[in-house]
Amino acid sequence: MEKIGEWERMSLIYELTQGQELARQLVAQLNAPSSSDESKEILAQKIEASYEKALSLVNCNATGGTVGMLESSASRCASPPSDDSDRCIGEPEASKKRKSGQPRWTHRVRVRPEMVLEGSLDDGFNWRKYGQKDILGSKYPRGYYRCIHRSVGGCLATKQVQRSDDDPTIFEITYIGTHTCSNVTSNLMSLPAPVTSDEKNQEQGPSPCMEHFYHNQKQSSQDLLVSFQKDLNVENQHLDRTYTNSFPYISTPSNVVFSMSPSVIIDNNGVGNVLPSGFVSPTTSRINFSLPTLDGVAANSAMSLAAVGLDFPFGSSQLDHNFTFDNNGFFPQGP
DNA sequence: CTGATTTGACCGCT
DNA sequence: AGCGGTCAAATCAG
Repeated sequence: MEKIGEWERMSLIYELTQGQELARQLVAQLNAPSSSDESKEILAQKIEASYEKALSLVNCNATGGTVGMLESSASRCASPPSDDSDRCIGEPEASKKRKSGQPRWTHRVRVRPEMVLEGSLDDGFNWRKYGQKDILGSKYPRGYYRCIHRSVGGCLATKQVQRSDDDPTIFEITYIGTHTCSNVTSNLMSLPAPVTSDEKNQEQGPSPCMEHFYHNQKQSSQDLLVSFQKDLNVENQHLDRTYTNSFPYISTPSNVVFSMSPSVIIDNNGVGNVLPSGFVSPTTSRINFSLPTLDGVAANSAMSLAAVGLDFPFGSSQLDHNFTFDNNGFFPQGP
């Protein structure tokens, strides 16, 4: 769908305007000898993040995202609950069939060694590994994970984690299907619930890209993030390329950078039925956003990454506490 | 002992 | 026919 929806347009304008304002602030600081290098760099990072968001918005649309994506995914993926037999527990027909009709999108995740060791990388869901397979043409095996609530809540969300051949620190995580377990997960507040096509049409909500964008947007106003980015600022000096961004899912004690970097893959083969209950329309206040903590379920994903071939032969004391996490729209909010 | 992971085998799709 | 996704028994870990 080539037409940019109102959501996207407003967001784009907002983001570009914010980038412009930040640029002005940066210029002002550059002219003010009293300002610290640190604050300048923070501003620069914010500007970069702002443009990344804007670019991601454009990319969402360019890849068939947003409105059109919602529609296509609605017709193909999000059948009404009553008709959703393949999402039910013990449904034999769904057992070994490929989920060709499921919404599917890929994130590239740069993980740094200590994040695996510390267990700080997580997307907020509880995953259980159910398989691993060597993939033709890939150096590293692909790990298969399903939502831990599959048996209890009938949640059929799965993800595949594969280490990149080119850059071993990058993992490509493909999410398949949406979580239907929001009401059975005690530690997750606003999980995206399955949305029928009708619901989507009524809500006019964002695509996953948009949803994540607004998550970023909401969080970007948080003071906590500012201080958080200060930490990042220091650590970025040790990194060749780490994108900082306003990301709502911050594991508070550790210095984790979640980002929507330009390298993000938005493999939206019909994505879009993710509509978190915590989503706030741009026409409404951008508050009501809570910072999650990922600690409760972090170890699971850490092991997930370790299981797909990430071996770090050095101690945590030598590790740099930073990594980037490219994400678009699948993450829930924590408690 | 219980729950999670591993791994070989099976099955569907291309 | 080959590949990818899933199952399920075996194994491991807490």
